Amino acid sequence: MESSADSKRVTLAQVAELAGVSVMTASYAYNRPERVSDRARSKVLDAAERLGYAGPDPSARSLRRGSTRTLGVVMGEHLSYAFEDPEAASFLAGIADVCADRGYGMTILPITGAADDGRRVTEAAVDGFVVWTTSDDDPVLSAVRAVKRPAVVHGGPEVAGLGLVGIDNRAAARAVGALAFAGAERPAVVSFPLSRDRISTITTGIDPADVLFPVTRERLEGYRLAAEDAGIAWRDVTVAVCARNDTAEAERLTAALLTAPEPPDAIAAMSDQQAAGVVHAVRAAGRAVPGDVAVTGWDDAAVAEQLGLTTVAQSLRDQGAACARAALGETPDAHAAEWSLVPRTSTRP
Amino acid sequence: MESSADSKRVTLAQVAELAGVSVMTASYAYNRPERVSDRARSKVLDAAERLGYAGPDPSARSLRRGSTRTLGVVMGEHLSYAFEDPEAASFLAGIADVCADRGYGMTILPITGAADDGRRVTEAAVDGFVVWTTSDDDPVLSAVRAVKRPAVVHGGPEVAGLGLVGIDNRAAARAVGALAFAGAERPAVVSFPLSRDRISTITTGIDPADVLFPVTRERLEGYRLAAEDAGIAWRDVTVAVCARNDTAEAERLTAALLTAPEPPDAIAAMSDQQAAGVVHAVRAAGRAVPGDVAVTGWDDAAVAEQLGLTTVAQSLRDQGAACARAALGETPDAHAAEWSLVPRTSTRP
DNA sequence: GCGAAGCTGTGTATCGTTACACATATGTCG
DNA sequence: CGACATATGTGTAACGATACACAGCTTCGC
Repeated sequence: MESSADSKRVTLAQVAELAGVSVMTASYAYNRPERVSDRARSKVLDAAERLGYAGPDPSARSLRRGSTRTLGVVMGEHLSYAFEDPEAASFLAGIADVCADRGYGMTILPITGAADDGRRVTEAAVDGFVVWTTSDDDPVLSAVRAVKRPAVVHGGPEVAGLGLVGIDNRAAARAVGALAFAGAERPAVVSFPLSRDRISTITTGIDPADVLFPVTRERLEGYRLAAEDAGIAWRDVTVAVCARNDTAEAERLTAALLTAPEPPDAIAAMSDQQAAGVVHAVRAAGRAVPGDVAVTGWDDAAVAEQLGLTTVAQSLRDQGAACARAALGETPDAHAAEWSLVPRTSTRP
Repeated sequence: MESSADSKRVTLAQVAELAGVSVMTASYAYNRPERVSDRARSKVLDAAERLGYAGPDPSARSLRRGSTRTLGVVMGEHLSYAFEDPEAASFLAGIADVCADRGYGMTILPITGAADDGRRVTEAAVDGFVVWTTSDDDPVLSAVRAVKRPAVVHGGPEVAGLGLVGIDNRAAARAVGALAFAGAERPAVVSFPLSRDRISTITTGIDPADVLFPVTRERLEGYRLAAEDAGIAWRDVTVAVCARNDTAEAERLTAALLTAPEPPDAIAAMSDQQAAGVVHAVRAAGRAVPGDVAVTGWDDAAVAEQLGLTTVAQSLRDQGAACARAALGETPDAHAAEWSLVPRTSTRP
């Protein structure tokens, strides 16, 4: 109890002194126990106990070792919604699995869309980054590239020097779109936001190439191909853009779509959450799925099975894990993930 | 381009040298731009650009500054489920809000239930901790206390030296239990796990005091009081223990409850997810809510409104934020959060 | 015209730890 | 019994950055 009164941080040197050994012996007692005798180790541990030493300081250790044993995760301006979006949550869970297994921490970076986001990336004490799908022009991407640490982007965009993990969204959209639009005359699409301002609108004639979010862009392109495959001109396809990936928002916009003089008879959404909103709106309007309106979702979430949604299955959890492994340098940093079509009862046979 | 070829980390000293200024001027250029002349700052920034300097090293900075500007979050053995539990997700979102606002990072610690969890806490480069509800005997708690940094526990247990944020679970359970059990003859409870082994069972006569998870314990105590208030002996109340906070699990156990010779006519759950499972099971058994079985949930999640669940409203998001503020030392570290009763149609009027 | 006050720039010490190389003691083997 | 491997302990020098205190120079009021 002697010198434990001063509230300043206790250092390894003080522990070593009290234990009557050198600093290195004390350090080894923590980091390579087999390197010191049992007797010395217990002297050190006793002294540490007496002084209330909390163990080697993590910052000092990281500095000296050159590694923080922590992975950074960038969720885009999304941050506070990230935890509410089930797909994002699965993705995070996949990263968490890998980090937990390797003993790595997982730092979620406080990105808010403000100007100092770049600083937040630069200042993060992490060994590598995983970036959740964002827009082509997201300034955070250049910040991530600038720090020159291993980094992997999920979904896109593709950035020179950074890894990329994701599925072939265009091919998957074309495939699920084929089921959605089969036999339809007036297909529609319920889409994620097209630009960073994230506004909800209903339009036609969008050029997918103009869309800044690569995942959304590729899916729109796939839906366009699917429409054309079904003999329908893309300019005749209505696109309802949802500000958020959200059941309520999709329901609201679908209700609006259905009031049109020639309402859609097939709606391809970009997530199962959205598709659930679409189904609710269709039914609320007194129409049947798929009789009056065929509906497709994306992700094969729990709600898809409940509602019998035809959807695209992909494991965001596996993809999160793949991103983490790549950002840790364990695997190559480019990775095409698997997807598959899950036909259910929300589309016509 | 001269010396940028070597792949070793570029240091501030090298930047300063190339810029022809002192190291401190270079440091100020990054940290206190107003402290140096524009000319000097741009010389430094140019030199940094040329050398590919990624900015001051975060570990070195943390060491020198004595602060990491990062908050640690401990989710218990829960980790990989944490992101799938909507309540936990709201809580995390609340922490994220505060961290983002303050420019703090948020490190999720890789706790797995294994023996080295304590080390993970000790080695985390964070300024403070927020601990998500855990059991009285969770060894992580002593590790958190041992590091002597500000820490707040959400829900419980109460640990000397650590802050505590949460609602009065016992009072809330007694209140919502009163609605659930009003006029009932054979009430039942659908509960969270009672011990760390997390097994699903159906039993009676549990002594709430034996339960290791404080939140679960207090809610059970509240339900017991509610049952006794309604003139029913606690030993007659069946308790279905769910291994996980999960709709499917609650549905499965409720289905089992309903096959009993004298099935329950009122079921109080511990979350809206569970209550949703209860409602599904009741309806699947061809019985009515609340006519045949009254049901209550907890948390006032979106599903509660959809199903008309009587529930306890609390904002996990606000509580997460409160924990973060306390762990950052901005507010006192004990905090009784608000809750309120939300009567809906799943209980008898 | 002169002291006070502000603006910029600089050296040095230090944050707490671990890598490395070396010193000493102990054990092993022909 | 000498040589050589194996265990254990130690001192010193980084790791990369920032706090602090001070020095030179400009500006300003009176």
